[in-house]
This record gives sequence, C-alpha cells and structure tokens, in this order.
Amino acid sequence: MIDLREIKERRDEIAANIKNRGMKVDIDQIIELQEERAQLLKRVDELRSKRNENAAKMKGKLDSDVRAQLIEEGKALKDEISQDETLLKEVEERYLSLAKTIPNYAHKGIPTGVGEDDNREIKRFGKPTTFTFTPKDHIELGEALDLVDFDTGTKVTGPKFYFLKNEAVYMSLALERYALDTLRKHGFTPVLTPDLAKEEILEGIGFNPRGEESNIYSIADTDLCLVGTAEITLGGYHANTILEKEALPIKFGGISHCFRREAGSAGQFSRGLYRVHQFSKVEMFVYTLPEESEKVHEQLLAIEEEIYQGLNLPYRVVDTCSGDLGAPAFRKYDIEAWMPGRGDYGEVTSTSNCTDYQARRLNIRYREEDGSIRHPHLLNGTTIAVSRTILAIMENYQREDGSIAMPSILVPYLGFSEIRG
RNA sequence: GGAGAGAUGUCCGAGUGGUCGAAGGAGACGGAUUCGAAAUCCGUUGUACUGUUUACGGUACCGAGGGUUCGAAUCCCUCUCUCUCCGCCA
Repeated sequence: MIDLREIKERRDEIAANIKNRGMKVDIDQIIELQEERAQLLKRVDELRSKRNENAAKMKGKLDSDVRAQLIEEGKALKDEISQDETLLKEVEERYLSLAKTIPNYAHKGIPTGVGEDDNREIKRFGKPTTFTFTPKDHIELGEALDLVDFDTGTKVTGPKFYFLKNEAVYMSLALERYALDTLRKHGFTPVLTPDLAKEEILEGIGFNPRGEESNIYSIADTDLCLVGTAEITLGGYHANTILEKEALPIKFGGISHCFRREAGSAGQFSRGLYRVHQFSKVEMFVYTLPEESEKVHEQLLAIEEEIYQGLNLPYRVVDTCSGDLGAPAFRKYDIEAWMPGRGDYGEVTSTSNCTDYQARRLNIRYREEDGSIRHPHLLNGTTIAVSRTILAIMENYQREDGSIAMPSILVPYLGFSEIRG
C-alpha cells in the first residue's frame, strides 16, 4: 500500500503510474472516499467527545432529576454515535479495499511498456550454447536418464507435477546448498519457513488469496494458504513490529517451497519443468533503510549473477518494464538463463525492490535516532529457482553421447561430475 | 483430542463500572551530584488517526470481535493465542 496521505498531492503521478502499468484503478473515486471518510470521522470524534464529557459529569453525587436528564442526553448521543459509526465503517472498508489496489510508485529509469517484450536487456553473460550435434530438450534427457518423471506426477497428483529421481535429486539438494553457502558468505541468515501462511500475511505481501487471478492454493476450511514463495513468510516474520534501526539491514536466505496454480496455462506449449505447480527456490529477503534500498537491490542482482556465473550458464539481465512489474515492485530485475530446448532465454531469478509498499501493509516499522517512526524498505530476490536451473544445466551441459556434465562448482556438493545412463 | 489457568504499556506487575492511557517496579533516555563511575535524587519515556499547526487539544487502542450501560481494562458472549497436566504421534 502506498502512503494514503499523499494521494491528493501526488494524484497525477499516481494516475500516470496506474496507466503505465496497464492497471485500472479509479484514483479520483478513492480520493472522494477519503474525503467522505475524513468528514465522518470528524463528526464521530466530536460526538464521542460529547459523550465522554456527558459521562464525566455523572461521576459524583447528583440530584436525581439532574442525573435523569444527563442520562437522557447520553442515550441520545449513543444512538447518534452508533448510526454514524456504522456509516463510517462502511465508507472506511470501501476506501481501504480500493486504496490497497493502488500499485507502488515505479522507478523513473524503468522502461514503459505492457509486457515481457518491452523489458530492457541491460547485460549479457556468455553466449547461447552451441552444439556440434542436435541437442535434446530436458524432457527427452530427463526420460532417457531417468531423472524427471512427469507421467507419474500426472498420475499421482496431476498435470504439471513431477517426480525428480536419481541424480536430479542430488542436483536439487546441491543447488540449494550452493545457494545457501553463497548467501551465508554475504551475511544472510539461513531460514527454513513454514509452507503455509495466513491470508492476512499473503495480503500484506501483495497477494490476493481471494482475488480473481489468485495464483496460490487455499486450504479448505482454514484461513491458510500454501505459500507461493518464502517472500511471504519471510516478510511476515516481522509483521506488526517496530524494529530498532541498528537491527537493519536484516537479510534472510530462505529455502522456499513454491506452489503455483498456473490456472489456464496447461498445454503443449508449457511442457516440462519450466512451468510447474510446485518447485523449490532459495530466496533472499532484505529489510533495509529507505535510503539504502536501491543500493541493496543492485547487490541482490550481483549475488544472483555470481550464482549463475558460478554455474557458468549463459544469461542476460533485464530491467522489467512498467506493465510487467507487479503491484508491489518499484523496480524489478530478472535473470534469464539460456535454455537450448526453448531456443531462448527463460527467467530463472527475479529481484524486486518493493520500497515501503509491503512494509506499510504488514505494519513493519523502525525507529529513527530522533524517535520518529518510518517504514523500512523490503526487497526480495531469487538466488536459485531449482527446477528451472536443473532444466538449464541439463540442456546446456548435455553431450553428444547423451550424458550430462555437471558444473564444476556443484561437484563437491554432488559427489559426481556427470550423469550418464 | 480431554481438564484447568491465563492474555494489561519495552519488560515485570496492580487495577472496586466513573477520579484509568492506566498504580508500582525494572529498563532506557535527559539532568543533578562526581575528577570519572557506581550508588542516590529529579524529570522524561506507547501507537494510530485527527484539529489548530513550535505551544496546545480531540478520538481510538488494556489479545481480537461483538454485546450490556449515560459511562467498560473492569460485567456478558464468541473467537484466537499462551501456559500446566493427560492422551496421541514423527
């Protein structure tokens, strides 16, 4: 949520931002509701003040007719207050539910555009892998080497679920260890979080469990959802608290079990490990001082690059355009690794600076030296998306004889240096 | 799952339906004292919204939500959470 005290003075800026992001939010309606709410609140406050005054008069001994008259006045006030309070509550609910849909401000430097195609490539590492033979995609490789079993995933759980088997299991664990060790070196606290979170926490982070494009699984008869990412639980960690300034930055490195509905995305086009309902990630989550968040954002991107350079996978970095940002993000960088099976780059990490947008809704604050209270900035980033990285390694490291070499940096974690049938 | 106890400010902890935003203590901060420190003494010390906008006021918040009442931290109801004991389980 943005700072609602600013919506009048920054109205034009907000309206332009909504448009650039391709969203439909009626800012003027929200401003009207805000004014309506302010008037009602003022009236209710005045009435309550009168009620308190009236009640205070009755503290001591009084003549019974004086008391009777005061009681009558009090009763009248009570009725009036409860009417206005009901009205205020209605207006407030409408106001807040709409105000929450206003997206975060966006960084001035990002490209304006509607979708993926408008993202700006800002860097490339390596060159798309070339082969002296006809390369296979990871589905073929996975079947041939008995590493990934989609058919059984479909049978047991459903389409877009899969079993990882044999060396792929070790790859998964090795990637997690590699990522965690790298994060620890950079001062992150390793964390394993619950895979379920309350809806209020989801909403605070900016997911709408009940929204139309809900991308997460709700648990029937509870207010819990499977988390789409540890971003949710790591952000919820400090919900409703006031942090001391010295505690910042707080840097968490969490293993994240991710669940995605991916409704409507079934079909041949998205076969394989690229788009699945469940996968694991190692996630970075940082609470920082507002004046440092842009610097930290660059650091998160640098860590992601360090990881993929360590794996020696060709990739490019894109600065995400306004239409593709997601409501909480102020700026977002994605790393896209080369995936020979797709013949294109595919997203493997994403790091967002959400400034104070999530912190405000989660009610996370910190105290400045002068005693004032502000919202810290929250950032998140993927260190490793396990399934997509396994995909990229399989396809980029395959050899003509059908075996797959392993990135040397993983070998100590794996205990083997190649996979062959 | 069964039985019981509890939830108050940064922490501990009192609180008879009106004088309670809340005693007392601790901690922290400021000051006095000191060569300096300890001890001691004095003072300050919640959050949000809001009105005039240094000053100074108003409203709300004593786990959450309802209710009773002229008036609720205090009475009633529902829920959540914590603790103890038993059961179950990895």
